[in-house]
Amino acid sequence: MKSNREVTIYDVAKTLNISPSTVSRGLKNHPHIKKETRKKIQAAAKEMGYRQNTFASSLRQKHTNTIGVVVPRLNSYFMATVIAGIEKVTSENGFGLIISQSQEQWRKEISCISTMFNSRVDGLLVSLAYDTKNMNHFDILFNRSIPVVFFDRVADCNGCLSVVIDNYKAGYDATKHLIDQGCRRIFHVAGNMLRNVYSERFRGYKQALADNGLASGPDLCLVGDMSTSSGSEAARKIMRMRPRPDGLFTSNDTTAIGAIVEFEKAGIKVPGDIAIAGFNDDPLSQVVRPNLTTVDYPAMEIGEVAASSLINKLRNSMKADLCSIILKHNLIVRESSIRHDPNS
Amino acid sequence: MKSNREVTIYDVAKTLNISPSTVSRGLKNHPHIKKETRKKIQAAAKEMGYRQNTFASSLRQKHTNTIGVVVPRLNSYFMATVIAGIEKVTSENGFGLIISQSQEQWRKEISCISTMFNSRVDGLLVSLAYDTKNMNHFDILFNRSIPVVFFDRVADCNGCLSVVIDNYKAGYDATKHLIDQGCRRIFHVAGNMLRNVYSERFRGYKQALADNGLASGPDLCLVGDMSTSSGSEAARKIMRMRPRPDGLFTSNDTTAIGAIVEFEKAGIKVPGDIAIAGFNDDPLSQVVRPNLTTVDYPAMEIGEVAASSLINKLRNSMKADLCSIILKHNLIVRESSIRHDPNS
DNA sequence: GTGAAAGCGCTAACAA
DNA sequence: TTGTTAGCGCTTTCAC
Repeated sequence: MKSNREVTIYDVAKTLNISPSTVSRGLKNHPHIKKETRKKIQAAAKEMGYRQNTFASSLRQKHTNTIGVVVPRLNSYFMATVIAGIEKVTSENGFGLIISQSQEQWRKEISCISTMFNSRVDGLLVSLAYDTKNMNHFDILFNRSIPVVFFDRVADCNGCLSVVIDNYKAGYDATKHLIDQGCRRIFHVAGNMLRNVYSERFRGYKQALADNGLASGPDLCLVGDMSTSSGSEAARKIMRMRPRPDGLFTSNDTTAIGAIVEFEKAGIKVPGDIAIAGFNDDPLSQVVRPNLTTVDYPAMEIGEVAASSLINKLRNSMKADLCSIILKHNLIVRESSIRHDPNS
Repeated sequence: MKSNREVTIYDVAKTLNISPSTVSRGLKNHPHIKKETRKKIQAAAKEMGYRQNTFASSLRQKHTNTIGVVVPRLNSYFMATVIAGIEKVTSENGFGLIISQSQEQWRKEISCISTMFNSRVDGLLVSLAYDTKNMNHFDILFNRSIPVVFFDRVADCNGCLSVVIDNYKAGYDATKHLIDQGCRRIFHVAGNMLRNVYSERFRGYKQALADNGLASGPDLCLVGDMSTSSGSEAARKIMRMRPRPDGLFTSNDTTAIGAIVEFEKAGIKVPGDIAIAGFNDDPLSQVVRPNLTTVDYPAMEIGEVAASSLINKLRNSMKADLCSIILKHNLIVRESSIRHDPNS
């Protein structure tokens, strides 16, 4: 429509025969400007095809209205849903979003954080990579008081906010449910114990066993990479054990499904021979046979809460001082774990 | 470490007793600057904790090194994987990424595009919303020659590049496969015919039937929203039909799975009573029973190719003139469609 | 091979 | 309530 040249506040000012600063204020609904003038300015700006130059504005104001997101991987159902939640909140609040993935690698995470720093994001939402061992790469942010909110895979550090569920209790709940179904020897597949999500679920698992006078121990647990294949590996290990475990709790659904498939191949019945519970409520869990008992992880909400907490921090100039937000989880019981108590 | 103030090229210049312009050039490895001086500049910059201010730079250069992405939804396995591919390529090439979702709505898409325009992305990657009826909202971009690359859900327009698979042929292949398995009455579940992906697959389906002397027609087709429930709806419709169809081709996996579940409830055997093929190779397809025959859609590659084509366009100052890139698809035959030919 | 200087478009302190 | 002015940090033309 218009020409190729950008319209600036100077152009608008000239047309209206007022000063650029008045235009600038009018556009932002600055209360010092007469209502009438504001209306006039906004109408003219629209008419002339003005769009604000965010760079000039960022350069001047020294903030960018941009939030960075660093996640281990984008292509999981859980993470995609979290991001959807984040996007919803940030876009409603006029923030831009820069997203990058650490590919589950500490090294790559370091470079993501530094890229984010260099793009001068106002704040950062982070879920840690699988093998991140220390948090030194966040220092560049902390040194400049750039707020960071962690979610899901979090770490205690420097007064950062964390958005999580109570993984300990969720692990406890899932295990307790298996016990209630009559399981007496429950195997656990965990992820890297460096990550809160896995260590906490593991802790919950052990506590539930202890509270019910059941055995735990290294032979009843396998630390894997949370892939389908670590599920089948666990299944093969379980099938070699005597007495064979009669319950399995895995720290995600993918792993549980890997195990289910492997058991089925070998003719082991789920839940008859072994009851299984996973974690995350991935859509897969409602498709696999038998349907998988799992823990509902409120992904969308986590994204929304993390984003709005960060925005809050930004708006209240970082004086918020809560340190963690815990969302509600929910055990979803499906066929894979329902069976009669053999003792009853 | 350092103080809270940002280090600028002026600071570097002062320390080195040279001019800011030399520093600017030295930092960019400008050939006019002596190698020695360049080394010195870069060392000092690093030492002093300099980071370039991209706003000042963007303001000056009038481009942003940022690419916008507008997709219907983030939280599907397919889309998340595409985005992962995009992110990979853009980050390798030093571009930032701004992502937003149209929630499958034309109205929201319009506002996404305008937001992207206002954030002055250098270029845009787009997959259209379910119900987008015209492309007028892209005119603001075309008017300023901001390049747009469409992928997956594409539209012919204004010499934009499209990255797709041959949906016609893929639809043909899937249908032909069902025919080869002995199906003689094949039902199809399609999406909105406005979208190339659905209309092309439908066209392929019809052609395969025609080429084999089989009937098609409105009673053999249902247009749905590609959700699980449009799958079950289709299944219920099929079960009421006499003679009952013996084959089903759906335009995505979710729908196919909805149908499988419904058939199972009703005691209809898959593939015995009806052979089924889906589309996308969603992870679900390897978990559902029976495993789902589907078309492998190279999501990661689509993302990578779309992103690198856009970057190319940007770098060659938009003089590239190809108009569509077609990636290879692949029929993956699994249990849900394998059966003996009843005529043999 | 290097420097001086202007200006990208906006905002905010200060003045009126 | 509005205007004047300086300057955010960088790039780039022109001059040397």
